[in-house]
Amino acid sequence: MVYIKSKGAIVLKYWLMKSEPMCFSIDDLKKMKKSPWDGVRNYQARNFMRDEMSVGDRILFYHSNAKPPGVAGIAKVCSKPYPDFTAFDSKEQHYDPKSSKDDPTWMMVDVCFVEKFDRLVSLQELRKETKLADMLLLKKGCRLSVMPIEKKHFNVIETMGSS
DNA sequence: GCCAACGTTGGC
DNA sequence: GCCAACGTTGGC
Repeated sequence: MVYIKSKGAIVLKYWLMKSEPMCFSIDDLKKMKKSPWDGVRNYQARNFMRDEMSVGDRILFYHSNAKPPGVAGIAKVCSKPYPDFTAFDSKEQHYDPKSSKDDPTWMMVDVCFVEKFDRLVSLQELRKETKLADMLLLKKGCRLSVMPIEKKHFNVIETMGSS
């Protein structure tokens, strides 16, 4: 993906990020207002955060491994990428001895709460919506926890979540 | 709890 | 570089 510049301003990009609500939910983010998105240990997902996110980008907050799974609300990127410090701590669940402070393997951004949807937009509903048919999330076997999403798809889902 | 679909690791 | 074994994700 490439930064799209218009009159010198970086145009906002759109993302979908998965979290298990048992660990970290949209309600947790609402309470905290801002949180590091730590624990991502997949290179492709890391690369999106490290190389392609800009402050202000919009995020669909997806609840995975939930009953039902689906999009719960909206967040935004509110920091530049920086090292995921949880990788340095052997007591952390996502500790990774390969990653060092001098040469960090894992990078993350902070995310800020924007809104919780009036209602959860379930994966089942997303699959039924023909406008979303070519979404990356709905592709077979897509396990990416951080992925880009098209603006038009973002808007469709936002509409589904309000009312 | 099951299991398909991945991603990673490590022997060769 | 190949690929089998293993670990993880995440829907169901």
